Amino acid sequence: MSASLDVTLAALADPHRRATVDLLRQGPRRAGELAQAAGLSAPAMSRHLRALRLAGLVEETHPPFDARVRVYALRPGPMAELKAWAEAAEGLWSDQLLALKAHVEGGGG
Amino acid sequence: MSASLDVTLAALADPHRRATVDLLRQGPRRAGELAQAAGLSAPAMSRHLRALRLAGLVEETHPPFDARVRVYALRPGPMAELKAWAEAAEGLWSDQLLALKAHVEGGGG
DNA sequence: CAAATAGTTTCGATATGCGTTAAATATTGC
DNA sequence: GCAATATTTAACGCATATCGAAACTATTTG
Repeated sequence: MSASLDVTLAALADPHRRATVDLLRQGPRRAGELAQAAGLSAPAMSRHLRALRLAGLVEETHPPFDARVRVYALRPGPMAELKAWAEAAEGLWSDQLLALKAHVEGGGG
Repeated sequence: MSASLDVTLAALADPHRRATVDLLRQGPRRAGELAQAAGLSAPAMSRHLRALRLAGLVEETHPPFDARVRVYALRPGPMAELKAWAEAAEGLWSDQLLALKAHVEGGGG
């Protein structure tokens, strides 16, 4: 039972946050760029980015040429865990079908 | 932009639903069994199962020996899509690092 | 130091989700 | 037909998330 997976999924559950993650796949972006690209106000995007950061999905860096700017980039960890979780389900489907057959015919247990 | 992915993620965002999916990995179960195993009341589990079903993550079957019982089993489609989505992020991390470097040093765009 | 810029945090309002209790539906068994 | 079983649906209250607007922090620029 992975608590961090719950955090990851909760963070990705919001469509705007998932869209933001998709945007970040093309490369790191500034907060303002993300807000504009996602059609969100700056505060809204800021809150979403915070949620993603708390979930460990993105990280924030300050570019050296302007410390006001915040650049966000994806972090691999949580996504890898999510992938592994989703992956683990695969390869079980054939077993599932057999088990379903047995369960339905046998009466469960 | 995959709307179905949003539905999948929203469905999996709830800890109880994710736990239910984890339970179903071991094989199909009756609604009552799932409720008991997850420590939820029957109505609560019923609504979670509905959410999972609407997301296409589980399917419902009636065993022939008792039509009152509903057996739930995992469905592969949405999970596969989720896996593919999470997978697509991987293999981009090295590029991400390069892009971050370029972005930070170059001034962005 | 004042003005402008980038972004975040707070505040108030609305909306959505979850759980429990009670009622309803469908089905089984006597 | 009537009581019991398996599960869902409905109604209510509570907690939480989200948004926009306004205020705030930090930093750059003149």
